[in-house]
Amino acid sequence: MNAVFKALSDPTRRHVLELLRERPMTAGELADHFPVSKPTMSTHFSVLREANLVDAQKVGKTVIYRLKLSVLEDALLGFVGAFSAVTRPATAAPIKGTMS
Amino acid sequence: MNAVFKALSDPTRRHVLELLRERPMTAGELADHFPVSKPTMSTHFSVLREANLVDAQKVGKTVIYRLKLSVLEDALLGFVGAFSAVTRPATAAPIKGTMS
DNA sequence: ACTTCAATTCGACGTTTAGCTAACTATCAA
DNA sequence: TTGATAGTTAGCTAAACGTCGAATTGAAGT
Repeated sequence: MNAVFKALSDPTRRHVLELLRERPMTAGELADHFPVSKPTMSTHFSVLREANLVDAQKVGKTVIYRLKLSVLEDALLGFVGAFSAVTRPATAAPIKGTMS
Repeated sequence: MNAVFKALSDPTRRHVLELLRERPMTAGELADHFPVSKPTMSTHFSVLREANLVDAQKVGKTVIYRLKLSVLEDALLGFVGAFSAVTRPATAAPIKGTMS
């Protein structure tokens, strides 16, 4: 879970997730939205992969990235949900024991 | 909002917020929960203050920290809420409509 | 005034991170 | 097989971060 928050601490990576919210996209397609080099984007992708926030599928010579929404939700809602009960929509977020 | 995610990217700071969820605490009281020096904790506090996640009130020679829950909620729910509509209870008092 | 206590600020140090270019791997088409 | 294209890896630099001990500020207590 630490990895999720670490991944979310960068604006570029959060923006990538927002783009992926609409539809899966290839690495290059994503990279075109940002004013940084492709290698830089590639390391951002790897951070997102290690946080398990996205799924990478290689198709031909491209890589398709998909958002893993449940992981995002579990982390953020699980965290904020522990603070205010207002926030939990009943079906989700079992209150987890510890986190550190 | 970037400041909020930056602040949340450190486990110590997240833990501070969790302690503050129960009740307001002084800086020293909070610091006693962690195996790091007081100056280190002080910088963590200042990051949380700048993210507007806590409020600091000086009382005598101590400083009382309080969680600002609404800021936490606005940032995290606002973000994750943009991804899945499931997650949004419309910010404040839903007057009539039973959510369904 | 002096001392003590709570907390922050100040330098300094080592680590991590975002960024780059260049080089590499892998896939597909001529 | 050669060339082009998509993406990642390698090696580097500069900035940011977390941590510390020492010094500093501010508010009692003596």
